[in-house]
Amino acid sequence: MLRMSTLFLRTLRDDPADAEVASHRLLVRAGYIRRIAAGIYSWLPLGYITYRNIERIIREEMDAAGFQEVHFPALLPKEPYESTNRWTEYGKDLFRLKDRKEGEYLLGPTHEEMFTLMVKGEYSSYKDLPLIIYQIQTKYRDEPRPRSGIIRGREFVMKDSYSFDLDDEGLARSYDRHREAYIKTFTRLGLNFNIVSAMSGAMGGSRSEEFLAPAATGEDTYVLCNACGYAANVEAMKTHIEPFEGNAPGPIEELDTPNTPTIDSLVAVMNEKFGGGYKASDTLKNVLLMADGEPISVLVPGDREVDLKRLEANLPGVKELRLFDDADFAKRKELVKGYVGPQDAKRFGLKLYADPRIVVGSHWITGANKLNRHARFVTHGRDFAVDGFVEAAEVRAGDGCPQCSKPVIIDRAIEIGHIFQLGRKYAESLDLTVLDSEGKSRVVTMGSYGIGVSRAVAAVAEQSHDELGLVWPMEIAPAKVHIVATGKDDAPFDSAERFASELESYGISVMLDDRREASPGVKFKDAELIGNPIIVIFGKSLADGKVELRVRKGNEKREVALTEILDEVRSLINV
RNA sequence: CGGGACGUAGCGCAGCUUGGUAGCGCACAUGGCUGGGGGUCAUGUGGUCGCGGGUUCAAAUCCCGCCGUCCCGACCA
Repeated sequence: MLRMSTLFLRTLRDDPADAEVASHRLLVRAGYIRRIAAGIYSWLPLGYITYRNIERIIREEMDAAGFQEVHFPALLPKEPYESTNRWTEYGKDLFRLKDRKEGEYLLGPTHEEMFTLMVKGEYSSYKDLPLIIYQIQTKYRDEPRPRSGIIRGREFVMKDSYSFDLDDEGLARSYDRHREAYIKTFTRLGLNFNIVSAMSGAMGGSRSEEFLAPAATGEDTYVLCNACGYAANVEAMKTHIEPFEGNAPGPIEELDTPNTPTIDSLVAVMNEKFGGGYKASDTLKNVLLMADGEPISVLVPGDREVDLKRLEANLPGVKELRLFDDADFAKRKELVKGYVGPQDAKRFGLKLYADPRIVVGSHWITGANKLNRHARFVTHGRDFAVDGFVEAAEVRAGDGCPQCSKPVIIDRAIEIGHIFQLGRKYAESLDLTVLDSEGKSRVVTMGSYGIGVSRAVAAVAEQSHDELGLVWPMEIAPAKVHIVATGKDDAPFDSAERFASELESYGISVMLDDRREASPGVKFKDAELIGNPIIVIFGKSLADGKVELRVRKGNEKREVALTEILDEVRSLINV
C-alpha cells in the first residue's frame, strides 16, 4: 500500500521553468521524475511504479507473441561498431569513453551489432530459424538537442527486437507478428495511435511503418486521410497525380521580365503583361541543390516550397543535401539566380529531377536562363526531359490522398514504435550466415522493431491529462484506487484503513492519503495531480454512512453508501 | 551548428538600469486557530547570487572569458 504519510513524494504548486509540454510539466509537478542533466531524468517512486507498469505490459505482450528476452550491457567495446562502420557514421551522437588502458568504448545507442553477433555465436543452421529476440534496455544518444522532458532524452529506455529469417517470406511473417503484437501493446497502454507508412531511410530494407500517438506537442508530422484511412509520415507521403489535360501549347515564347527574381514578382508581371489569370501554380520553380557535392536541379510548382527532409529521404544514397548558396552560383555563371529554367539542364550538365506534379505534357512559365528573361509554354517532354521524378514539394493539408484522392489532414504525433525490415545489411557486414537445406551458406535477413518504453510514459501522459493533472489508464496508474481520509476525527481514517485493506485483499493496488495534518483541499489537489483513476473520499458524509466516489477521467463524482462502495469499486475495475 | 531567452534557497521568481546589509511566494520546522478545495496567524531553518578573471575602497549588480539550461531551426536507428 502506498501511504501518503510516508511516500517519498513532494508535489509542486508551480510548473517547473524548464518544462514546456504537458507531460513534462505534470510528471515533474506530481513528483514522478526529476531532471538530473539535459535529457537525463531520475524516476521517483510514483514515476518508477508507472514506468514499470508500462514496461511490464510491453514485456507481457512480447512474451505472449513468443519472442525471447535477452539483456546486453550498455557499455560496449567499439570493435563491433567499427565492423558496421557506425563508430564513425554515428558521429557526435555517440557517447564514447575510454577505460584505464585507453581502450575505446561506447554507451550503446542501439544494439543491432550485439544482436547479430549473439546469434552468429550460437546458430549456424536454417533449422534454427526463424528467431525473434528482444531486449528492454537503457540507450544512450548524445542528441544535439534533447527536448520535451522524457519524450526525447539522451538516456532512455527502449524495447527493441530483431528477427532473423532465411528468406523474404520469413521476414514478412516476423514483421507481421510484430505488427500484431504492437497493436495489442499500444491498445493495452490506452494510447490512441496511427500506423503510418515510413521511409526505411538509410537502413535500407523494404517495408517500414511507424506507430504514432497523436499529440499536439509531438515532433513527428504525418498525413492522414479520414476517408480511406491512408496514413503516412510526411517524408513517405506519395503525391496524388492528376494527368495533364489540355491542348499542347505553342512553341516556347521568351519574355522580357526585368527585375522579377521571385515567383510573386513573376506572377505580377505576367498578369500585367497578359491581363490577369496567372497564378503561382502556373509557374515552375527550379531549385538548385548540392547533393553530396554534385549540383542537381529539382522542379516544383511555383506555389510550393521544396521540403528538404522529404527530398533527401526520397533520393536514395544521398547523404548530404543543401541549397545552392551564393558561392555555388558564383562558380556556375550560366545559372542565373531567379531566372533558371529546365530547358538547358542537359547542356549545363545538371541532373534534373521533378516533383510528380510536373507531369509529362504540362507546360509552365519558368526562367529563360538569362538575366531578366522568362519563358512560357515550356513543356515537359517537348522542351525538357527529367532524369527522374522525386517527391520533393512540401505536403499541405488538403492535398489529395494518393489512394482515394480525398483531401488529407496533417497532424502532429509522438513516435512510440517503429517496425521495419532491415534486410541483410548487418548480417552481411558482420557475416551472419547459416547453412540452408542444401548445405549452402546463406546470409540471414533481419527485421528491427522498437518501442520507446520511457517515451511511452510521456506519450500516455501527453494524451491523458486535464487542467488538474494526470489521468492514468487503469493498468498504468501507480495505484488503481486513491483513498482520501479527511477531518480531524479518527473515524474517517480508521474507516479508510479498513477499506484499503479490503481492496488489497482483492489484489487491487491502493494509495492511501493518511496524512493527518494536510487540509482536505491539499489532498484533493494532490489526488487530482497524481491521477489515479478512482478516488474514494472518507469525510464528512461518513456520518450518514456514505463516502464519495470519483472517477478521475471526466471528474464525475457521486455519493455511495459505505456498505456498497467495495462492490462499486470492484465493478469499475472489473475485479 | 545558426537564432532567441535565461542562470539568485529544494521549486517559482524579484533585486541588476543607477555598485554599498540578499529579498518575496511555495515547500520545510515549531506553536495556535481552521478542518470539503493548495486555509490562516506568529516565530524560524535554509544562499560558493553558475564558474573563472578584471575594474573598484566595495560587485548578485559593471567589463571579459567560460560553463550550463530552455525555446525555435538544422539534426534525430
